[in-house]
Amino acid sequence: MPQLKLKSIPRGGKRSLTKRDDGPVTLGSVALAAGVSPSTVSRILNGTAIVSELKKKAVEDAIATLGFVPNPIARGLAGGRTFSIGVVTQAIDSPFYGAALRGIEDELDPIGYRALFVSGHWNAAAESRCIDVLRSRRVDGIVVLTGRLTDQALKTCAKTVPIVVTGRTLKAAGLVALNFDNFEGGRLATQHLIDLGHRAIAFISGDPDHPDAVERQRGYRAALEAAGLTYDPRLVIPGEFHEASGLLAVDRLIESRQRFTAIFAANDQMAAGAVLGLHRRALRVPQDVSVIGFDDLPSSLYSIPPLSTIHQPAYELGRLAAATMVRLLAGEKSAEVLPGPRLIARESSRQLTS
Amino acid sequence: MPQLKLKSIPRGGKRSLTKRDDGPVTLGSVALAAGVSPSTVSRILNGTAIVSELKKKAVEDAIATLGFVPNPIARGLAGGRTFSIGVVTQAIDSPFYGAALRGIEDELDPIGYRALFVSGHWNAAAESRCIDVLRSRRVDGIVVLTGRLTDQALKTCAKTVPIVVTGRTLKAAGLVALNFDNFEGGRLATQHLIDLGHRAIAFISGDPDHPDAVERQRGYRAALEAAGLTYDPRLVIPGEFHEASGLLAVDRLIESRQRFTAIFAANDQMAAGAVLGLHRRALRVPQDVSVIGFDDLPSSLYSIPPLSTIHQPAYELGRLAAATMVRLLAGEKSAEVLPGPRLIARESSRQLTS
DNA sequence: GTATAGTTTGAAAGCGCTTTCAAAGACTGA
DNA sequence: TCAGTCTTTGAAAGCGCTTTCAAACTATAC
Repeated sequence: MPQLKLKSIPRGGKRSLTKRDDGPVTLGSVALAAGVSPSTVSRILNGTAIVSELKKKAVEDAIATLGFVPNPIARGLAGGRTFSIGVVTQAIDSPFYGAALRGIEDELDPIGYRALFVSGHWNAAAESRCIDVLRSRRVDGIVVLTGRLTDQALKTCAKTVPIVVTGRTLKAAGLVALNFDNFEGGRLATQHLIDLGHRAIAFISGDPDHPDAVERQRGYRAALEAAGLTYDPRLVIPGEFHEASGLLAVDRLIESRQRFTAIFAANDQMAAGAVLGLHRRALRVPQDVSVIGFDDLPSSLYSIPPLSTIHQPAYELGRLAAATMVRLLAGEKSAEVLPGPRLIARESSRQLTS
Repeated sequence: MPQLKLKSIPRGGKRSLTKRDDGPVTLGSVALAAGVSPSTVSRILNGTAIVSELKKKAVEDAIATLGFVPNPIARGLAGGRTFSIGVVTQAIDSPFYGAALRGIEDELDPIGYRALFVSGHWNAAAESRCIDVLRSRRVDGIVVLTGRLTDQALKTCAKTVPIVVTGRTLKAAGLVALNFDNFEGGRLATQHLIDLGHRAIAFISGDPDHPDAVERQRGYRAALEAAGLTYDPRLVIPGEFHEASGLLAVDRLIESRQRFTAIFAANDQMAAGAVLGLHRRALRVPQDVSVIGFDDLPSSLYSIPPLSTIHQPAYELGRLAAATMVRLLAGEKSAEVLPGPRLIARESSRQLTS
């Protein structure tokens, strides 16, 4: 029957010896091969309109045989969507956020999105620049892992690009915050030590500019008070979330001659430093001092002794943040909730015997 | 008169009070403001041609007052350069490669390039897909951190996009390899143990598919033989570069009833696992067994005891790889060379006393 | 003063895709 | 059968920039 439209299909198949470029396969060549217009191909690709089964089939075949892959750059320019989402992390090599990044990547990869990681270095100005960079790259959305940006800055930003932020609780249009219960985590850690009979529990705090740090400290204090123990500021040593500061904190603690039988460090890295500090003073963990950390870094399972800690689901946090972003982009609302803090009692804490 | 082509130029100039969008400031608006053509602006931006000082000044002023920032997406489409370079890493959250990623980021950031990280998961097929993804994103170049791709695959790939690869020694057009001397590192570690009087030195190897692993093992063997010690395969336990395998290796070693006074683990993570394994068997490090690792992870400085190891300049490696890539893109040749292996003797190894 | 060789500059054609707009068909109901 | 209503489809206009090509000048030389 009338085989209309026998448009001269460029034989893509048995490409002859002529060195004619197979040149990048573009949407245009697919259209040509399938005997439809570029618009139709685009519509099928994006599902932006309904297309007859017949043409759909033809186009899909053409795509398959030509091995066409849409050019994200062109899509970005024309459509405004780049299928990439920006991630503002604080340090690309942070052991804690590393897991979150992997979670993000794992979630995004299968659906064809890419993550563009940039580091804010715990510095509001840098984070701000990061966001500008990401915006200039036309990312479809931005995930901010904690950071120092003010809530207000974030909200303003969310007006122009969807944002998912961790470590906050604010709410706004185009913005969803995912918060881990650091307070409860801090409480749990302290309670664990109290349950083991400890009464003099030192706390190595994190950077006070860091909301997580203050929450964890609040938890520490709450647990103490709930147990009828008085909160003693002299047992609280400021740290900076890295090993060196944990080590230093122990030195200061010991030099201050405060009596203590246990230490709660606001993260595992400081706990590691603290354990080393104790070791240097010939104090054994847990025989002489119990130590508990926070985060449950992968390496904490293999430290000497394996560190008791509060598990923070960094990987899941990443996945959840990414999934939430995707849902945001799709216009779906969702109030996903993170698993709560979980105590992981290992060998760095033990019953007080004395 | 035949008023040909008096295209209605959208008056962008004196935008009145009407809330007409100032819309994204584009190269076009800069041109308009400066009273020159878009081509001229582009030329100034890219330095692709010489432009009179007068216009240059006008354009620069316009750029400044309008706060114009070129759109990388459009640049990518039009010019073929996206100012982003792809990085195939193996695991975004690897403690070792993390430092390298930061190095890459630090090097690229100031010159306006972005890194697009994708994970290959130590799997040639996945790496191959990563490269496709990066190519479809039109990255200007690709940095491959070690990985499992065959040299041939890499060479082929380098024909279409500049590549910098670490952990190899091959050479080809558009491809430069940066290699760290793992052999010498392995030798150094082993020699250190020998110097301390150890004769029975076990080796926990890495994944044999991993070139670094076999080089380190070669170094181990070479040092042994140079010292007149016989290489005993029973003292070589296969590992997989993670803590758990180090732990397991120690178990196997002890159960095999082989006598040994020192362990050289092919990376710090396995060394950490090994130390824990020894600890579990009540063997003290370094009193009973000396242990040395490889990589010098940041956390190794704070392990108990602080781990002796071979320093690998991961951060510098990242910077160098990025710098090399930038130079490659600029058409400059350069044979940068990485600092050599360096022994870091800490507290996990000591003189054999017996 | 004209011809010749350089320079600087702008117009216009894309890059590969999306999206608007209107034309072409396919149905309805009268 | 014909106007009226939907639906499917293609033409064409961009998205913001780069780059080619040729026009318009400016210098230099005869």
